[in-house]
Amino acid sequence: MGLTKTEIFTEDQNKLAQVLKALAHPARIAILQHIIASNTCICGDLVNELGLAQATISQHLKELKNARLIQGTIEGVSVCYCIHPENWEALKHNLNDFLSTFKGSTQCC
Amino acid sequence: MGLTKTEIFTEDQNKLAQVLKALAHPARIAILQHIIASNTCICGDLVNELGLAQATISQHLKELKNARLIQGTIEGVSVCYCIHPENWEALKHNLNDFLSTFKGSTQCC
DNA sequence: AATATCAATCGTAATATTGCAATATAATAT
DNA sequence: ATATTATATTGCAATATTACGATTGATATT
Repeated sequence: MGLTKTEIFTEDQNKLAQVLKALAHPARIAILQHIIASNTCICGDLVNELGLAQATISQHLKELKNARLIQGTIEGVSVCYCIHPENWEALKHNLNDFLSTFKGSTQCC
Repeated sequence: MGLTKTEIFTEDQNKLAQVLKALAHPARIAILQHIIASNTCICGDLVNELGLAQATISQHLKELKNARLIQGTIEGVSVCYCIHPENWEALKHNLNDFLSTFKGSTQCC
């Protein structure tokens, strides 16, 4: 198979998993950190910073865009990326809600 | 290729990506939610709850164990799973630190 | 107009993931 | 001892992901 059975899970579970999948790669974490660190939009110097080919970076950026974690606007010949503020906040809250449902009080196992 | 170039990233980036990968599947999110909801340890009623085969659940549990998000102890004939409290807290803090480095103030793009 | 530059896309190879049936293993019960 | 129950492992097929060279498309620059 190799195909996730999305139909047996809730929409929330599927959505959270999808965003986390976009985050779950060191290159994409590095890209996001880089975008955040240079607090203005970052144009495509990512290829120089990370040790990956231009095609690969472009692909990772696409996935981050699909997950709506970043947005890009064309700036002349290059493209300008930045965090999607609303969706970033939403993820932060969703994740915190999920992780906070566990109250580590009861001793078990 | 198909092989992540871990050597060009920091250890923190690789580790965070790895834990997120373990979280990034709806079945594993559902499993974690189920373990958390029944605040005692949960034994293998997961197979009945989710609509996945026993082998598949077992595999997902293994990945969550590898990521050290859960721990299991043998309880007679069955196994008892629960959240790994320290690592869960650690993930919560790591993720929050990462997500909070973005201060959504400056308008861009 | 010709050329340079930047980023997206296509095509491809290598590897990873997902899911399950079948089988194996381990502990208890009879 | 043997059967039963619960979980793990193996092996496999289908699909997804990662990475990159080559190409394409779009905008500047000359």
